[in-house]
Amino acid sequence: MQTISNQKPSATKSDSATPGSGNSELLQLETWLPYRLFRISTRVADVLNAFYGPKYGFSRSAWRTMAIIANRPGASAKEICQAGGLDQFSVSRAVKQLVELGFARRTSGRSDRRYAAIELSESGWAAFTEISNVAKRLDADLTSAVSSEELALLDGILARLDNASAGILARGWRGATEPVADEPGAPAAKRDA
Amino acid sequence: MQTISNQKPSATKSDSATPGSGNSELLQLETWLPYRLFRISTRVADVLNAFYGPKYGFSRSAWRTMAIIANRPGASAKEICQAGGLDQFSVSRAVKQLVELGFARRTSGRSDRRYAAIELSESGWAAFTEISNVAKRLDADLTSAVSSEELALLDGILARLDNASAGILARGWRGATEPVADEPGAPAAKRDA
DNA sequence: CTAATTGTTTGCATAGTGCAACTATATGCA
DNA sequence: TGCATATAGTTGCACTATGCAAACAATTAG
Repeated sequence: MQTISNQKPSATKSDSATPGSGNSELLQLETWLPYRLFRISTRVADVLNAFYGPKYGFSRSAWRTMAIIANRPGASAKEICQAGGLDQFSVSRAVKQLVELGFARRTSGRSDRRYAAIELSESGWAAFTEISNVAKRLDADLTSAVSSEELALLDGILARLDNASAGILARGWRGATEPVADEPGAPAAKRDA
Repeated sequence: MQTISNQKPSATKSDSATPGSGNSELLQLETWLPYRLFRISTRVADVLNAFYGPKYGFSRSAWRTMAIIANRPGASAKEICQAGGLDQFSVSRAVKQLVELGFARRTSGRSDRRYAAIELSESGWAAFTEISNVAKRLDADLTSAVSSEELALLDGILARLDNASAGILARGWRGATEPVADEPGAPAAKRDA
């Protein structure tokens, strides 16, 4: 590999501006926590997608949807949205895809017929089981890098980070650092350090 | 909110297949580590995107590219690819976007004129600084949910998970659980528990 | 009965992605 | 020198994904 440049910002040639502006340290993407989490998760998700994508022909949204309805058979589209962090359009299209491929079906035989009530078919369960096994193996592969004590620690830390991230999302980029009302679905966690 | 269904899989009505197939436990998306990491990271990234997107008019790839060249002024497109986990097309288009918006420039005055040598302009540094500050605040917001000891622990754990995920990516979904040769750019880490 | 509300779908415009083909530069070698 | 080959980067094109408005269907309120 041929390294072209490895200058520090301060060594930038004069017509390129320097950070300056009262900014003590440059942000480094590689050490920014959300980016680190992103890298790990997308690598694994990409590998899983490389399995189910070609084999079953559905999208990431469809896989997420499938995984959600596997745990909540008969869920409505709205419930899937909430559980999976997907918007209603994605869910609608994902369900459509799964139904067309024969992995899911809609049964609207309830009192309120606005709701969809989606569940997996035989082949849907088969596909889910197979993808799950790969997912579990990847997870085991990933977590084999850390001890079980660390994993337990990580579990607690992630629960709180998840909670904090929900707060950040709710407040938006303007948001001051204020506690936010409990979000539904997230495990209760104290922000106390 | 009107809850329609909350059945457990085992209570599924009879024409819907049950997991069965020698599968001891259903995979739960919410507890699958890569998904948990994904949720946290995308929430924060979405919020940051909601800041720089409308304000500066560039994409996520462009922001990543900007952050990378801020730390490596004069980097070539190829270096940006490697550092940011982006493919060459994304980088090419991201750089184009940044140049068109006046945030970066290409200077190919080196010995090897195939390389691009990209750096931020004055306004590029200004934008980067401003976005960085928001990013740092979000990070601080996020990490305020855990103690500094836990954060240090997390740092080490993530370093190893990052390493493991690189191995998973390299091996693909077929990959057995074998150690993989050192990847460039990742901090050295032992897989020992 | 009508209006408002809720759950879901769909069409359309836009944005992002992957791939092949292309330009330009550099290198190896006869 | 001349020509094949390799490398860096760009661009066109097809395809996929996403966001939004609008439509549609079922329910509830007045």
